[in-house]
Amino acid sequence: MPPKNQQARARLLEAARDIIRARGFAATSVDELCRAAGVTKGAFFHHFASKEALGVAAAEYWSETTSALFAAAPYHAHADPLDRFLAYLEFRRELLAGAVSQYTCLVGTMVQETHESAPAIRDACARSIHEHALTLVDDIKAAMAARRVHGFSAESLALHTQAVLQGAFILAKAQQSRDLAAESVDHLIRYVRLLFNHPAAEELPA
Amino acid sequence: MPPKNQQARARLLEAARDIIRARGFAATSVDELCRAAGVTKGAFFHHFASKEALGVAAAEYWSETTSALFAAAPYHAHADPLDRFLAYLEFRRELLAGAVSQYTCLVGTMVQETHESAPAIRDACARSIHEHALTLVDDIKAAMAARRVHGFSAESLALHTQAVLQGAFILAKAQQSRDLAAESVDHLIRYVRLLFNHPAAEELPA
DNA sequence: AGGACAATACCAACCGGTTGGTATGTACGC
DNA sequence: GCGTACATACCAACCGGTTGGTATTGTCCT
Repeated sequence: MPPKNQQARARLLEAARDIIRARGFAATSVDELCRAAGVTKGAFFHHFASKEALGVAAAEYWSETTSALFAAAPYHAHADPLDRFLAYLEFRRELLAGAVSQYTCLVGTMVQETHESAPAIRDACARSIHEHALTLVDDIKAAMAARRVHGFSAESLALHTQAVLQGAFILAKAQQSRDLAAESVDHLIRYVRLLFNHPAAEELPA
Repeated sequence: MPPKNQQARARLLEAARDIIRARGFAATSVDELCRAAGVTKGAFFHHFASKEALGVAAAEYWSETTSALFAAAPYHAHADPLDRFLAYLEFRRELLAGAVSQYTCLVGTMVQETHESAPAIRDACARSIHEHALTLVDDIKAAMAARRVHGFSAESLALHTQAVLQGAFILAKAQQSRDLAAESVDHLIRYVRLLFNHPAAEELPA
């Protein structure tokens, strides 16, 4: 038997991440979560005051784990800010691998369902997206200054990259394939190259 | 031979469009739908074999009503294919008005929740998105030929516009405002202008 | 034209199972 | 011996779906 002490909360959070991404928040029952995590309902409501509280905690857990993933990613190695930004986007495209519900975004899925009915979850999801976008802003600002690009804010471009990714996930779910999602990220990369007059702008694969 | 006087069916479809956009598919109960439509459960299951069948019908109803809206929209008046495409995108940005759940996309919302659990709904949503994107392909193809643009397919750019819009809706839901969504569409318009060397590419507002 | 009658459109009451949530208990480290 | 971490048993409300009906409509026959 797996170690039981202290682990119920973590196992529930992991189960929530996997099951909610596959089936959505409303369609995921507390019983199902408990079954998948191998704990009882008593344990669930010991750690989370309600299903909504679990949703908030799942969004925060998502923020922590994904920000660790991106912090450790290799794209930070580039010296030039624009190269870092482009390498980030290519990293995002490479992340589109395996089953659809393995590479899609928990908070993007949850916020669609809860934006009107569960403000606490919605705000936690909004924070997660916003904070991740913020990690791109310094590099975009530096690239804009270095290449004298203007006409929009660095924040809006950072958020636009997240919009493209979220939209790409919807396309991937609709047609059960990463192909369209990857092509959408390619368009985003082409946009950034055109915007900053990046030399490789004309060399993208079809 | 379509049966006449199907008030209940039409009212249920309209209720489904409004409520599912606000709360999601799984969180919308059959009882709630019936209450909103002013019909009984018997009427519901007379017209739809199951809740899943209602979901499929709602996606098809969405396709019909939105394709009528876009067919009648003024952007078709432009003589140049690229101008038509750009006017379409500006039309989409203008559509971002009123409450969040009034301008977001039913099928984009539904496919997120049902892509694994209800293949029939997922496929109906995928068809809806794909068919709408298809209405843009001829103009994009003509614009690409006229301006000798290559390196990607017209289909992939058409689908990319839908990805950006779907992602913009997620941003709008997360922050309960159209602002970020509109800015994301602005980035998309700027991308298309850069791609086709459109004269106004440098004149976009911040 | 009008009566027979069947199909359609809709309704109220109900069903078994599941839902999120609770009350109460226990095992155990500090 | 007390707080934390769980487990068991249970609940009322609600879930999607079914029942057995009635009112309205369309169609065929004469």
